[in-house]
Formats: sequence, structure tokens, C-alpha cells
Amino acid sequence: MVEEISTRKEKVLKAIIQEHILTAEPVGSRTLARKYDFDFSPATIRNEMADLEEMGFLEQPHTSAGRIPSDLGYRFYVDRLVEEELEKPVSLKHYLKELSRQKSGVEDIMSGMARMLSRMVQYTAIVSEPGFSESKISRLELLPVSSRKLLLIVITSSGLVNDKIIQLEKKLTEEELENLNRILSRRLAGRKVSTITGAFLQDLEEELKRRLNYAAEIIKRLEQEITDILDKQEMKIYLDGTSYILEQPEFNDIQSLKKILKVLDRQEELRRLVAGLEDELEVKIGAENKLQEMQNCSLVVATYRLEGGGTGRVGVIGPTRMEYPRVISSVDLTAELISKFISSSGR
Amino acid sequence: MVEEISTRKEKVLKAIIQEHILTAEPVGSRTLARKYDFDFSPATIRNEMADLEEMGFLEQPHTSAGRIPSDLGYRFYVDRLVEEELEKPVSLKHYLKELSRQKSGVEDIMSGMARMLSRMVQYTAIVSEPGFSESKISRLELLPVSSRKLLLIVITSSGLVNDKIIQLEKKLTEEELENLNRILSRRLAGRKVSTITGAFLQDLEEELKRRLNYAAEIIKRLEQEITDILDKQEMKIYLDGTSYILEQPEFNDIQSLKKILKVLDRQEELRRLVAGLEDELEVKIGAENKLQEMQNCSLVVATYRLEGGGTGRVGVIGPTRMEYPRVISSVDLTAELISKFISSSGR
DNA sequence: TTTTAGCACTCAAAGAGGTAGAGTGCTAAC
DNA sequence: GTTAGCACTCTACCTCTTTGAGTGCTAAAA
Repeated sequence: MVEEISTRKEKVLKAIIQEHILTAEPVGSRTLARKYDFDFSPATIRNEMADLEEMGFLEQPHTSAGRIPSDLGYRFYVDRLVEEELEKPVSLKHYLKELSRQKSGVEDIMSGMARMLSRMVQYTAIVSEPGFSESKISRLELLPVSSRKLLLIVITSSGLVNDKIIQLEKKLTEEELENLNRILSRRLAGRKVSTITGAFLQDLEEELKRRLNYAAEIIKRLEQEITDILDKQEMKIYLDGTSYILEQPEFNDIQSLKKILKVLDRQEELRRLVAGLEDELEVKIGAENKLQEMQNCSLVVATYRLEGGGTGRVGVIGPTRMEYPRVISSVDLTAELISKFISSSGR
Repeated sequence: MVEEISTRKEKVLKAIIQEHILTAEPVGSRTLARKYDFDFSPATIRNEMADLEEMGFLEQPHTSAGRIPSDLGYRFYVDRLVEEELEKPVSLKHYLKELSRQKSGVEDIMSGMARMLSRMVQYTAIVSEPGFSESKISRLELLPVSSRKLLLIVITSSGLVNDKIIQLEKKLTEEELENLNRILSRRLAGRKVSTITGAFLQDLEEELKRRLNYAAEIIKRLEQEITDILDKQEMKIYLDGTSYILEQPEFNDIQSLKKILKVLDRQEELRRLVAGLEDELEVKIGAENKLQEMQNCSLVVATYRLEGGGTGRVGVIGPTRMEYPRVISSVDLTAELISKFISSSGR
């Protein structure tokens, strides 16, 4: 069904979508003709509308109402019409100043970016922490904290720091610890996280056992913790601007509001939501989302990449009736900023 | 106005509150008489109700409706009636198992506890990260990360770890760094955070300048970062179970829902909310909350104290029509658990 | 003096028309 | 192919009425 769409139809469709995004109301032929000065009449528009509806781009809530765009309509809009009008968001200065106040720290950057993005687009923003797997370990250190407690610190080449307290059964002498540190550093520093597989660890374990003489459990334990910290699947999710959803007229009825807010309350759900997308920039419109509760929502997600390797995602959740041009460019920009911020704080 | 309240009035008030907590509807004399078998009639109840209303414990939405408890009524209930029926929450086992899976890390414990509490009471839970000021520094370390980047690590006696990346203008040699580490450790280790005041820092600065020969800016910078990490006022807030609010019938109208959800979206607001309370266990009912948007809500907050010093807060936000006995004991228990968890992971 | 039954009264919530207005689809003329 | 005209449709909103739970008051009973 590769029906050609006339330029006039395109014009009408675009106008309807823009108008609907603005007003959140069904758009009628008369209103449309009044607001946009087309060189054809409401009656013609009606005909075009009927065609567009048949093609699946528009829907009619009931017989005597105007039309609203369908998911397919938005999809067409995003794919074909948006590009020319991607605008750089205005005056980042204000946001950036606020951000730089809170200085370094991945956590601060992440939450700051989520906040900035949500303020910018006036929808809910979501940012996922960068995954480790593609970055290199630049440093790994075990610090003694107390008699049977060590602090494991892993720093990646992209400048991310991760630490974890490790509880040991048995005390380690200073010398033992030094040896341990030396071997671990030698073996792990400079290595890409994704190459630390079972076989490699097996090998490492052998070496440790051979060269040091502690109980095997300690080594096992350490290994466990190291892999834990490295492939922690459970990347943290930063959410901000939840309350913007409340401003959207389509969520004025409690039922749909509940649905979407419940999703936002479940970290795992969100994680799956953004992790599932792999492309550089993806737009999921309405029912294109697998999640049943998100069928009235759209999701715009971009991937950010850190210099030293490691990627994460940043996105926006809003109603299908979303200001796509603005959102897409803002999400894009934010992804870029995140890379820059972390890389610069990591130089 | 220290009017004595008869035991019968107390009985009626208690019944009304319990019934209202259960049903969320205004309670009438007839219903009350039917459900609770008092040895007096609806008419008598009506008289008592009229009295209780005059005393300020009850309110009437309109002339021909039943009564609902006022803030004062709940206050009385909480202060006088609750104690005898504080019950230990059932079967923590399930929650605890889930918690211990995620092992160590303050962050995990905090968010895990918030989650557990909210699941337990079926209201929104809030946990604030432990403040540093009353704990001692047990270790402070500067690790080189790259040529002009240091990782500052501070470990407190309660086992909390905090790190921050510091950007320097100028390179430090290994030796300089070692000296720096030595001096800082000597001066700061074992010291209570709250005693690190301006005067002390002045003194430290002098020493550093005298004994080392780097540019003053570096020293200033370091100092800045250290104080930053130590008294970071901006303690993190963990929130969980936001969506439970949606289940409450009193928030079935969009307006009040918006109000409260907007508050929950603002970290600073929440911080102030829990930080403002200093008592061991505090219950703020309705208008007792300063925040205008929280006047339909109650807040139950407890303080937890870590072994090595350092305190934080844990609480529950729900409608004034809250199951106080259950909530109070759960919050209390959670505070206790947090101390235990962090202390045990910090031994 | 306290408690209770009886009864008239009140008020919100829910349902039943009725109207207005925006919008459509169809037809016939341009 | 485009447009004006018109009958038709449907929701949103108003008003009116009914219903029922609940009250307060009064007078009788305990």
C-alpha cells in the first residue's frame, strides 16, 4: 500500500498535526482554513481529510468531531516533515550555568542533565547512566578501610568512578594487599571491560592462587565483586520533570494518568524502555511502544557516547501529541552535552 | 480550652476515625451504630458527634453528610489512641531477602529501604542520605587518575564512602602527591566533620603552604573540594512508591493530585520537608505541614542514627486519612533497619 | 437527667430531557 | 477538480427532578 501522497495532502496533514499539537483538540476543516491561509476551501480540506483518514493518517473521535492525527500520522510527520524545522533550542546559557555550579561527579551530571532537558522541553526527561562495557579500565585500586573491609575503586578511561565496599572473612596484611593490588592492576588496567570474560577471570584466578597464598574464598569473593561492579546491568535511571505530565490535557483523566505514572515509578520498566533502543536517535510513537501503558505516549531517545568508550541513553517521555521538532533537537543536543561534560571532567 | 473528653466520646471519635480511614467516606451515626456494637443508639452518637464537632475534632462537609475527622481529630487519635495498637509489621522476611541481594553500597541500601518501606505501608516513602557532620573521618585519600586529575576519597567511621574528581590546573609529581596525602591524612583522619571549621581550615592551609611548595591556588582548590564533599548540604533524597498516591480516593481529583505530585518532583522541597524535623519520630498532620500543597497530607518521619555518628531521616507521605498505627511502627522499624544495615556493612 | 424514637428538613449525587454549536458528508453548481 | 449550501450528527453543557443518606430537633421513655 505505497499510496503516493500529494503535496496538498501533505500540507493539510502537517497543518492538522501542528494545530492539534498546539490545541490538543480535534481539528476541523473550518478552523484549519481560517488559521492557515490555504488557497483552497474548507470543503476541499474535508475531502482531503476523508482521504487521509482512509489512508490511516487521521482519526475521528466521533462522527461530528474534527480529526486527530493517528500514530501513523505522527510517524509520517516525524519521518518526512520534521527535518527542515529542527531548531536549536534557545538560550542554553541559563541551564548550563546552573549545571556547572554543581561541578563534577557523574551522578550530578546525570541528574543535572535530566533536569535541564526536562525544563527545556517541558516534558519528563530520562537519562541512563553510562554502561561500562565498552570503556577501558584506567585504574583499579583496593584501599583498606578497616580491618576486614576494603574499598574497591574502579576508574574507567572515560573518567567514571565506581566504588564498592568489600567485606572479607579474613584479615589481609598490608603486604598481601599490596601484592594483590599490583597483580590486579597489571592484569586489568588498560583492558576493555567487555573483554573480561569468564575465561579471562579463570586465568586471573589461577595467577592469584599461584602467586599469593590466601584462601581461595577471598579470591573468589574479590572476583565476584569486580565482575559485579563492572557489568552491573542495573544502570541507574535518572528521571526529572515527572510533573510536566500533569500539565498535558490528554492526561486530565485519572485513569490514563495513573497508567503512565505507575510506569515512571518502576525503575526496571524504565530501564528496559530505554535500553531496548539501540539506534542513535529513536522516536517511538504511541502504540509503537511495546508497553501497553505507554500507548498514549511517545518516547524520544538518543544515545550518548563517551570519549573513552561507554554509552548511555537520554530521552523524553511525553504525550503522542508532542512537539517533536523541539524535543528531537533538544534530546540530540543533550546527548552531545553529556558526552562533552563527562569527557571534559574526565580529562 | 482543656475540655475533658468523656470515654464515650473517645470511643465514638476513635470509631469514626477508624471507619473513615477504612472507607474514605464521611461517617454517619447510623452506619457507625450498625458496624460497631455500642451500647447506645444512633441518636446518642449524633449528640456526641455534635459535641465533638464543636470541640474541633470533627468536620461536616455539608449539613446532610456524615462527619469526617479534622486535623485536630487525627492529632488526638495519634497522640492518645495509637500507642496501644502499634503493631509490628508482618513478615519483613520477604523484603529483607530482596534487599540483601543487592548487597552493599549506601546508595543501594537507601533506595532499597525506600522501596521496602513504601511496599510495606502502601504509601510513598522518602529516605534522606545520612549527613556527615557528626561522623568522623576515618580515611582520606587522593588518588591520581590522570595527569591533571585526582580522585578525592573520604571514608567516614560509619563506613560511608564519598568520592569526587578534582581537576587541577597544574600537574603534581608523585612525591608532591604523597606529601599532600600524608599531611591531609594526619590532620584530618579521626576528626569529627563538624569540627572542620573555617579556623581549622585556615590553619591547615598555613601548614600546607609552609611545608609544601605548590601554588596557593591548588591548595585553595583542594580545600574547596574537601569542604564541598564534607558539608554537602544537598543530601540526596530517595523516593519510592510515588504511584501509591494515585490509589488514594482523596486524590481522585486532578487538582489536588497535581499539587502533591509537584512537590514530590522537587528535591529541594522534599529535603526541606524532612530536614526541618528534628525529633526522633514526628507526625505532621495536614495543615501542621508548613507547605501549602501538603495540607491534605500527613508526614511521618523518623531519624536514624549510624553507629559511627551521622544521621538521616526516613518517612512516609500519605493522605491525612492515613493508617497511622501501621505507618508509625513501620517507619520506626525502617529507621532501625537502616542503622543496622549500614553499620553491619561498615564493620 | 440522660437516652432514644420519630419526623421534618437538607443537600449532594445521579439521571433525564433539552439546547447550542462545531463539524461532517453529500449534492449540485461553478 | 473545486466549492457553496444544507441536512444531519453528536458532544458538551445546562437545568430540572429524584433519590437517599444523614442531620437536628422535639417529645417521650428510662
